[in-house]
Amino acid sequence: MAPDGSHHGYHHGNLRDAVVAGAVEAIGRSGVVALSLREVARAAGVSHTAPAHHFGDKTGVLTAVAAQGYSLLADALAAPSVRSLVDAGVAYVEFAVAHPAHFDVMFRRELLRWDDADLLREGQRARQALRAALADGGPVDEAAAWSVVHGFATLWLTGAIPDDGTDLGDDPAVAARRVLESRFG
Amino acid sequence: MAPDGSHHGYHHGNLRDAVVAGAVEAIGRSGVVALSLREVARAAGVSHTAPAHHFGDKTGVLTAVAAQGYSLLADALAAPSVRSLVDAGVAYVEFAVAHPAHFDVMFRRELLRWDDADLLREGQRARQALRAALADGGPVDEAAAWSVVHGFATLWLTGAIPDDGTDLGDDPAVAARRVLESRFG
DNA sequence: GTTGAAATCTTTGCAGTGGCTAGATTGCCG
DNA sequence: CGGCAATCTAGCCACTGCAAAGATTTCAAC
Repeated sequence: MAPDGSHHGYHHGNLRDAVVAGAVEAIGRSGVVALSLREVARAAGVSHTAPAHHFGDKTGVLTAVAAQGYSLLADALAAPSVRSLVDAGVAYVEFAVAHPAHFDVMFRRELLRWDDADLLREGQRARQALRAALADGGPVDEAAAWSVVHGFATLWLTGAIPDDGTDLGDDPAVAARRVLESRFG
Repeated sequence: MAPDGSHHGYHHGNLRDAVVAGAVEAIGRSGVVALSLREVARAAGVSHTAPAHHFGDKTGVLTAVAAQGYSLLADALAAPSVRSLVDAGVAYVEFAVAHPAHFDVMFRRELLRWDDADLLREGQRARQALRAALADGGPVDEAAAWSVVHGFATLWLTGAIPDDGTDLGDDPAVAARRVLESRFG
């Protein structure tokens, strides 16, 4: 890396972060299906094989994206402002809406490499944070709470919920809180 | 088409259904991301351009799959055995588990052509059936019920719910009924 | 410093893909 | 029987992911 922080020639210096960020951006723009490693490479200013070389293959890149997503989710759920089950649910929805590309990749198991150390670690961290925030009762309550927030986030992201005439406003966090309080308040 | 029902040469006879069925099979085996029209064409015994030619392009094929999915869902929700909100929720989950490829494509908006007549019609039919079955109260209750079943189905399909130690058994319909009755019984 | 090895990134080549254009084959209806 | 539209095919192009081999830089040992 040059003294001014730029990069040129060999040894990009921060190729890993650049590729992950580029992939997240591209996925957010056109979806996972249309993701092209060569396009990401062009945006990052590296050769077209650099991403696959660094992460093994395309699955490796998506695994890194998912691991970063689980890390962000774990942090969001463990924030001090989260003080109740409803708070945790709202935080879950807010995470999904703020990071749709991560959220999409995280739950597409066939695209990920689940023997990856980072993904396993961050995934478990998020799982524990979620369980700690949601588990008031038994496994049924936990499944119910997780299902509501996950389903609400998914339906909101696809545009299914706000578009069908149900008057829930345009703020997903507010709408999610209303929904959660109606059943878990 | 030959008298014995086989097909050869030009004029397959039922290319549309063959392609849709082949696409559903391929998606169920390897996911939407890995779907290849050429692979589907080979399985159907037609030329590699036949699917795209008949449906316009790849999006057209996926749109046909989604339309078929909404049709199946609408039928499932309108079945006479569905007599309560909980029944409808269980039917929703059963549909998702029985037709995972359809379910996946149906809610990936960026892969579909929403100006397609079939998709619009079947989509609205499913939406109305769902609303009729779920709407006991206001929009908040409807969003809550839909979110639970959709989230539960999604999490079950990705393997997130039965794998995390929550003892809900191995039958998604039974587990879904327990979850639904805990909040909507 | 010099040097050798390891880490990092690039170049090249290949099989596979989606979509476009033009062409071949068939059923149909007068 | 003849033409015509519908249906499917063939060939082509740009693009993709990946493997193998090469080029460049860093870095530690001496």
